[in-house]
Amino acid sequence: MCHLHTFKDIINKTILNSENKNKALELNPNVSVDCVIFGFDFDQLHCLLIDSGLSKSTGRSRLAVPGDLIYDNETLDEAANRVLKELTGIDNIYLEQVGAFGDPNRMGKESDKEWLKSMRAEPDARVITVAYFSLVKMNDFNPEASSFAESAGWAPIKEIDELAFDHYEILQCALKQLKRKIKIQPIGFNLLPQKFTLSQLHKLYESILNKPLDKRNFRRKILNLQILTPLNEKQIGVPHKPSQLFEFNEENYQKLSSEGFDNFGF
Amino acid sequence: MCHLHTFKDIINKTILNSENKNKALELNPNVSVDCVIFGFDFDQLHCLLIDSGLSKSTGRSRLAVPGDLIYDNETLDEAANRVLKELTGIDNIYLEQVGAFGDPNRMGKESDKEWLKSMRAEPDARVITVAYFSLVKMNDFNPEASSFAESAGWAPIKEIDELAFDHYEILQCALKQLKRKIKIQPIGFNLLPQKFTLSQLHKLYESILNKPLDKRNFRRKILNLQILTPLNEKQIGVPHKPSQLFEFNEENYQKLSSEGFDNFGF
DNA sequence: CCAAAAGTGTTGAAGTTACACCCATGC
DNA sequence: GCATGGGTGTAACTTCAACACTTTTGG
Repeated sequence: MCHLHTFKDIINKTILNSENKNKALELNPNVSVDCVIFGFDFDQLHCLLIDSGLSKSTGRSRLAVPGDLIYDNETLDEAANRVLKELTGIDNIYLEQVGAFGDPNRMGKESDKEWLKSMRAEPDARVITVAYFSLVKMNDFNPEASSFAESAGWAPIKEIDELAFDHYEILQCALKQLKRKIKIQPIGFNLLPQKFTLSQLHKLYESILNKPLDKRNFRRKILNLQILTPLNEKQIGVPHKPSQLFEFNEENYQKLSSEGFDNFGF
Repeated sequence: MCHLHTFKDIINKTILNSENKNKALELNPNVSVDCVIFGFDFDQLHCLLIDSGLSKSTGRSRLAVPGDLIYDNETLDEAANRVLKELTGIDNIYLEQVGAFGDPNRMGKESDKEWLKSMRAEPDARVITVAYFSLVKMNDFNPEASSFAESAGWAPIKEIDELAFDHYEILQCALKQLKRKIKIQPIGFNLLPQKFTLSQLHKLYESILNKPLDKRNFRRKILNLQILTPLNEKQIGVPHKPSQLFEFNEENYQKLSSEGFDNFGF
């Protein structure tokens, strides 16, 4: 799995951040946001997780989805964007709300309580969290090179089987929503670099939908939508026939979606 | 439109309700649930609204979707069910979360503030609301005959153009989700009596999707799903050829959905 | 007998699936 | 020259949309 070893409290970091110092008193103790951040390495779908360090009670490491309590003067979307910006340094990340999770016992595990005590002013408060999923170009955030080198990392979705709090459930809901959405809107482009090949896009769809898709049919469907612009460029340095590169054509997509398109038909 | 005249504070009613007296101190000031309740009268889709009475500042009546702050020891789903039960007296209503709405200014209109002051212990608290939509058989709740005779009523969806707080936006989101969902799961049966005709179901789909559907194609598709049981009964007393009555067949539906059906294809 | 809604089949068009071989490159 | 992934077309099948007339009842 990914390399996540020691614990850094990104929430404290936030509060101490000078820009936010005047907001610190307005943290709402009852509402948080959690962001499931997806990334794609041309092979598998990944999720960005943070590490709480070893739990004293279980001796095991607790991984979680990044999140924070909200400030009373920001919207939920703003709070989610803030969490993303603080962790990855990236603005304008694709973001979509998944829903609210509010089981009173969602933070009830012993190892979770330890963690909460170390990072929350009111660790016993009832917290409802609003979950988001976001899509980032994986190269835009390399945890190894950031200040979160040891507390955040990309984990392949398939290898995640347990998370802190109710985050495993949240991840599954986010994944379900991504699967649904990818079929009716070309949001997958947010996971790829600006220039990409049809094979990369193909693989991305297979990874998200978790099933093989026929190569020729996939290409035909995507190209028929006319939302890809072929570039006068090919892959270089690959040990096989170099592939045509494409760009996502936002203009055509806007035209298409205003005409009422809503289905890729996979 | 529907008949909604005077104001009754269903929230106060809740707090004073003996069963809940011991919970009253645990009302969470920052999180509420709001329920968009849909009903169908065989002609149009309706929504159950409550009336705040006339606003002093605008002189206009403010209609809203029913809702309440949550208790710290209940889940969000439980809170939504509580609101539904208190208003309609019905248990086991079909319920689905729409999402969280948390703009800090969502309760900012003057006329809304008046109302809040009359019903909330902390009228100025930042409140995030979790919206739900629910489907009820319209005959199961007749506001005229209930204790909410004058403060709650069914309004045709098409005639609603303004609501208190951000409830109009919430209604539109709920409606969008209902449209999406009705195409892939037969939840429409929750809006009809146990015995119904294909024409009624047809009209229901047209009302929700807000477009005409071909009669023959509709019947074929629905019948092909084999989730309807034809009864040995017909309509009586109608001034035209009486229609065959059907029941929803839950057993077949379960079988079908476990086999992975997910599309009505409208 | 008239008005009103129920009920019923076919056809052409569109879309979907399944499938196999040659091509360009680096080594 | 060989291994690797890139790129291409067609035929069978399924699904969908469009469309008009006869039937049964109450009044």
